[in-house]
Amino acid sequence: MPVRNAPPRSSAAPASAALRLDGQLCFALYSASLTMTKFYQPLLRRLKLTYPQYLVLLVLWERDRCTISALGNRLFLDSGTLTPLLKRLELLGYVQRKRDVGDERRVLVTLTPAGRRLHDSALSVHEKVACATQHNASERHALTQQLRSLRGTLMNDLGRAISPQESNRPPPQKGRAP
Amino acid sequence: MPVRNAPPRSSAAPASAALRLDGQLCFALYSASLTMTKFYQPLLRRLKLTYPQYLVLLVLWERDRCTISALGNRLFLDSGTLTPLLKRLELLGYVQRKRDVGDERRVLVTLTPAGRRLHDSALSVHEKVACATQHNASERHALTQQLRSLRGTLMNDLGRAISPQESNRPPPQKGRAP
DNA sequence: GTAAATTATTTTGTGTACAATTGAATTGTG
DNA sequence: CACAATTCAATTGTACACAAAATAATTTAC
Repeated sequence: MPVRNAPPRSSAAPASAALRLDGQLCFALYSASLTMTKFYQPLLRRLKLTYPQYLVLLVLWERDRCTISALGNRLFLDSGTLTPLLKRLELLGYVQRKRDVGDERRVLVTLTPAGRRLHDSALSVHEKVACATQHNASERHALTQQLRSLRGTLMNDLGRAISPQESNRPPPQKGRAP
Repeated sequence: MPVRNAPPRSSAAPASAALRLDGQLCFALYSASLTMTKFYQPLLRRLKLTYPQYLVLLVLWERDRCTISALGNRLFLDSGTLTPLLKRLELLGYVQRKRDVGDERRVLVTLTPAGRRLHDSALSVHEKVACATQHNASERHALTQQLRSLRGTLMNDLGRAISPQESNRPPPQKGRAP
């Protein structure tokens, strides 16, 4: 018996209240995120950047010379996403990719002078977006923290919440098996 | 003069505080949304659904027999996204697509019995996610409303915030030109 | 010291997202 | 009624996003 108080539904069935689209946190999140990306798009177009490329540059402006997996850890993206994205950023002349001489498995990503110069333009993009949200700094900060906390909670549960009988694959193991 | 109080930066430049990744609302939104989608993925896998396909079904469970543009208005997705997605949902046997006999431009999307039957499984997926967020109903509702409000604000500004000298294209016109 | 396990990246394949274009059907206007 | 403008969906092309497999380099075990 999955749900107690589902109202009886006719064949022209209205959904149960729990599944109403406009009440769903997941959809509010999803649609707000896509809208935010769409908002950035025309502002980043002049810099020839996509929104995920802009995020990579945010990381590099904080700490230049990252490996691809370091970028992935910071951005929660995997190498299958980053590898082609970084090739395009390199083609644009904003970063350089070079194998680490000390460990040939790694690829070091470094800003070019052109990539560094984008930083100031990015500041004005950021200001336009911050202004458009019509939040003051503390509202913005509070919402940011709530989202970071939600992300952390979900991430913690990611292997845990899926019980073995519901998944055909073993849950991702971080530690070694004994 | 884009920003007054940017600290002086050396060539091994740390980014200005305003651009720090972890303080950015946009990134908190983006990464939380991707994490949410990843959380749904193993739960939806048993129903053979992707997350955006699940959203389409949420709409249809509320109101069956939608046109593609009606789905797009509800989900903020365009026909270029929905057309192939709906073809896959039809191939799975969850919906039927049929030209409207009264207006041959429209395509009516209807749930099949199999699509209707997914509703109850979706309820249990929803409960697992709601539980995993570790929010009570009012926290979840408050965050949902904040995100809906942010989405609305950004959407309102989407044509407006881009002044003519910053964009090469005319802003999207809703109303007719005089 | 080498085989096995691990780590880092790339590749392949599927499925979104969306801009821009196309094409077909309908509506509005004179 | 004609025909321009609009609407709706599909198509094309680019760029994510990620699972899974492949590849290559390094580390661990023995």
